[in-house]
Amino acid sequence: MTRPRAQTRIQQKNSEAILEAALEVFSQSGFRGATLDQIAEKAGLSKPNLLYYFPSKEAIHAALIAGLLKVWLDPLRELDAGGEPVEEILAYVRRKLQLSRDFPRESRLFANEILQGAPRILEAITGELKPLVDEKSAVIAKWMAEGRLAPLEPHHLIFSIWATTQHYADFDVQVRAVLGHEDDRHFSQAEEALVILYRRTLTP
Amino acid sequence: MTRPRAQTRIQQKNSEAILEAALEVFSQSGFRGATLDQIAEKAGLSKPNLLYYFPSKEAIHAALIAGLLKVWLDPLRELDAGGEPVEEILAYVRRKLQLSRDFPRESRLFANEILQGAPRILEAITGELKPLVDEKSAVIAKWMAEGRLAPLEPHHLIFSIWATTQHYADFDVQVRAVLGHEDDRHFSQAEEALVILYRRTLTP
DNA sequence: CCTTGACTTGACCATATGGTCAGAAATTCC
DNA sequence: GGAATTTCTGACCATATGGTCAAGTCAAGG
Repeated sequence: MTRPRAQTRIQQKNSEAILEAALEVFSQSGFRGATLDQIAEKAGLSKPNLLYYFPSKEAIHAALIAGLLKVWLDPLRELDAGGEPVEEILAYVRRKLQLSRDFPRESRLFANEILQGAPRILEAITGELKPLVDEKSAVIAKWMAEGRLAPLEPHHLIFSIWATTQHYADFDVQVRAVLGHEDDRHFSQAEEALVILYRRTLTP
Repeated sequence: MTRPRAQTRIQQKNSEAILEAALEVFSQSGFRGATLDQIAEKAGLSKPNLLYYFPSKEAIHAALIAGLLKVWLDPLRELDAGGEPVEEILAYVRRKLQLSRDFPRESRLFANEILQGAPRILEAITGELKPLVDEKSAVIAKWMAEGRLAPLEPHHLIFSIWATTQHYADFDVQVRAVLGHEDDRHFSQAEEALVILYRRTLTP
């Protein structure tokens, strides 16, 4: 009877190192493009040792995706039906942009997955994301019906928020190349622009 | 002296079939994820025969990318400094959305490339895209200075247009899953929503 | 110190993959 | 029809890759 004892410090440390390395590699190359050797090297472990902590490449990827979904949905969950409509939407935009700035690799991991047809997370999307979006869309539609927001199809409004904010993580290379920036200063410019854009669009 | 004679019908037909198949595969799996066997099968050719027409996997990808850039930049080129500002921008939005609807694979090929750090097209971006964006941004800034457009940092305006329109191609799976659509009807809804969004944002 | 169990690794395997090559089949040209 | 040229293919190769395994190392408890 090997009952699972609490994670040892070594387990904790190495699992973290693996997931950190895997995030780096998967987000840059996609699932098929990533190799265990790359991940192992970045994690500072041997390949067999990787496979001591995770049973397969799939499992590493699955662990990352699982941890990702919650973080990715939370900003929308926080949209408060009781708040002031325009400010609630703007706060959501800011939270999403924040994620792009602070967790660009997670954003790209997600983008890679969707781009490739979402084979590993389609059920999570229809099972979790869709209901949440429908719920919040109803809230937004109500605000619009009450005249507290200018009318705009709520689903497409949400899509546009996802698109404009995630763009700064997913297309980071392009954004930097076009702006000619090295640093992250464009994020505050982006926030300013997006806040103006959505305020004008949504103020009744 | 084998001087290159004009392409035969067979060459024409097979090269096209290969590029068509490669577009399908590269756009779905990225460069590293795609395999010559997949491309060969989709093109209805044997792998050695593929390599009779193109010297390497790289070359096939390069041929696709080269053909892509022009199509991708043209809609922005058409932005006319002599036109009516708001309508010019809206026409640009419509053209970009049109591309997402009609050439989603090309959009995803591009997205894959950028996501993975744009190793094969970064120079094209800084060499062609950036100057074009800077030029058109100047036009837009001028319109804003003249009071013919509401002010908004032009580069970020353009980013937002790219993001919102390409989203419908790149994140197609997610869009469909959230909306629950099978068909393409959401494209006309998207156009309506984006036109409203940018009209409100930009009308002085 | 020594046993126990967690941790680590070199060597290895089967398969996939990009690419080559000699020659066969088709096509074109005279 | 037959030579010349283009098109095509089976067999093959070197390397990369996900994964296994037996045996080793190491840390902690007794």
